[in-house]
Amino acid sequence: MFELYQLEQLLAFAECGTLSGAAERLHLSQPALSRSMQRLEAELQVSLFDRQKNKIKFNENGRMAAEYARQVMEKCQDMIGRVQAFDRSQRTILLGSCAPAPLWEIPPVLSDLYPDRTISSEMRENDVLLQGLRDNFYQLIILPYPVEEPGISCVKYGEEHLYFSLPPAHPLSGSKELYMKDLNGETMLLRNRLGFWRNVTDQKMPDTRFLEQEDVAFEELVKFSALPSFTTDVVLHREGNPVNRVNIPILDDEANVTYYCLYKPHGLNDLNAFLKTLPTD
Amino acid sequence: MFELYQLEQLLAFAECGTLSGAAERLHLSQPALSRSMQRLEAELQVSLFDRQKNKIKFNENGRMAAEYARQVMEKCQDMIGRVQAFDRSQRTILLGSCAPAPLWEIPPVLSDLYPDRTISSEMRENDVLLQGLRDNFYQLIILPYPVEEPGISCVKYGEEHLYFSLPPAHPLSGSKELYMKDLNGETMLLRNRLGFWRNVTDQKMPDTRFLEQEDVAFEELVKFSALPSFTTDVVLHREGNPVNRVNIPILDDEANVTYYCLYKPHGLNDLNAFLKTLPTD
DNA sequence: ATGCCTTACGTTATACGTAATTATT
DNA sequence: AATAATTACGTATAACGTAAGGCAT
Repeated sequence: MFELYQLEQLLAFAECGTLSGAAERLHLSQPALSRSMQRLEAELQVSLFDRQKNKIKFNENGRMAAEYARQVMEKCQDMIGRVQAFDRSQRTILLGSCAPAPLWEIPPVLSDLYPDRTISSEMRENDVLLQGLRDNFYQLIILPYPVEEPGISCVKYGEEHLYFSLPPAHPLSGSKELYMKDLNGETMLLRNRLGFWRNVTDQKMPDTRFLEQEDVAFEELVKFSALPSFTTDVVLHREGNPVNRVNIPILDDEANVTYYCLYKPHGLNDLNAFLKTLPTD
Repeated sequence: MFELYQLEQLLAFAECGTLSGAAERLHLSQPALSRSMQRLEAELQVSLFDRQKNKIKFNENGRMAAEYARQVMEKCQDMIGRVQAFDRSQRTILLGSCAPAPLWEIPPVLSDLYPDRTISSEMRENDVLLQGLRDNFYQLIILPYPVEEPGISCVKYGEEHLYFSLPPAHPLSGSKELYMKDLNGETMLLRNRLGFWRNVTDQKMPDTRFLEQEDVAFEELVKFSALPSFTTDVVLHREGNPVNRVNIPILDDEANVTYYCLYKPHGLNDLNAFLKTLPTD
């Protein structure tokens, strides 16, 4: 049987058109390549080149062989990529989430439960997350809605409820509850990296001017500006109630989400220890 | 990059389950195989085996890698087969036929028309012929029925009609025409290597005892025995009418065939010169 | 004990580089 | 002359075999 290095050499020749050029690209001497191709021909029992005294080019067999060589090399590269990805997925847990809150809570739990694994996490669009789970890129994703799909399990993770965070001087600060449209058109402060929440605000409050801020700047501005902003029950529980702010529940359905935890039950990762930590309702 | 011999070794281990067994199958020493697999793991940067002190078996990575290795090797074998077939098809014409008669007539014509090519021919089952044509193993095949298939052309080649060849003393020797069932149950002489005709006789005359004979012996026996046998118009035209025999046409549809010539019009062989020699109806 | 895997070490096979040769532009 | 391919010959890399050691059944 021929060897892969010979197929690589064949492909180098296919691209260069001369043995000397291909040899240079391969960091190989010209005679070595010449002999290697002769061996390949002998191995295949087929001539691959038209040879004149100081000229060499593919014949039809050679062109065909090069095309197959390309496919074989591609398959080998695919093999390397997939086996390595598979190996990684066995020793790491990659968490994808549609929103920031789960990323505050889940990675510490996972690190605790799976101390011998690397825990990584990132925020992405819902559809990217779902496809990534299908492809075994993620081992665990959090979506703001349930998904029924063969091979994928879906359990409730938790809830998050959006509030307006208003300065006491705001005309609506005395409200018991509000709809998002009630503040549409005003200028609001917004954390950046809000995940899917950003889609909700854009959709329900299209006329609002959002001033996006980094986390630290956001907290400072909330403290010292009179601009309305958002908060959630999870944020309030985590960071406490900021001074000089009134938190008013938002009634829109989109502002009150249930997160779902999606994973492949037949994946190699045993996520049961983590799943047991979830609420059972 | 790893090499193909390592994938072969991986597959041998996959089948044997032990390094020593695989090494023996590969005609290789056990330590050599052990190191080779270590190199493969290092190359892939992934562990493929669970190792205990004197036990080794695949881990999940290994099983996956073996599956990909199988696919790669398969693709390489496919490459070899196709390149060799392509090479052959450029310098030879391989004719496959369902019956002997076309093999008497066609090869001389091809040799005449294509003096610089090697003409080979063989007789095979209909389905083998058709698959071989699809795979570019054959450049030209003869079947006893037409085939409509994309990429394959089909033109009428000729006809052949089966006769009973009876000794004058046979009770049915005065018949004008017969059906195959009329002689079912008797003992008959048969040439061997009849191709698809053998299927016809077995199917239509299941109770007949056929004494298969080599060509030479067959002709002798026809001359000197009183056993009925078969002949065809092509045979009669080729060999003349044997003495002391009466030839009676057989009326069954299966006994009167039209041969069709199948080939790939886009193949590299220019078979037009041959096709022009065929009848135009 | 016997079987199986690994490590160590010396050997061999084979792919490689250098040099020489020939032919083409 | 310069470029390109092949052949010849010596070299070096790397896979191999043998030997030795450890562990399990």
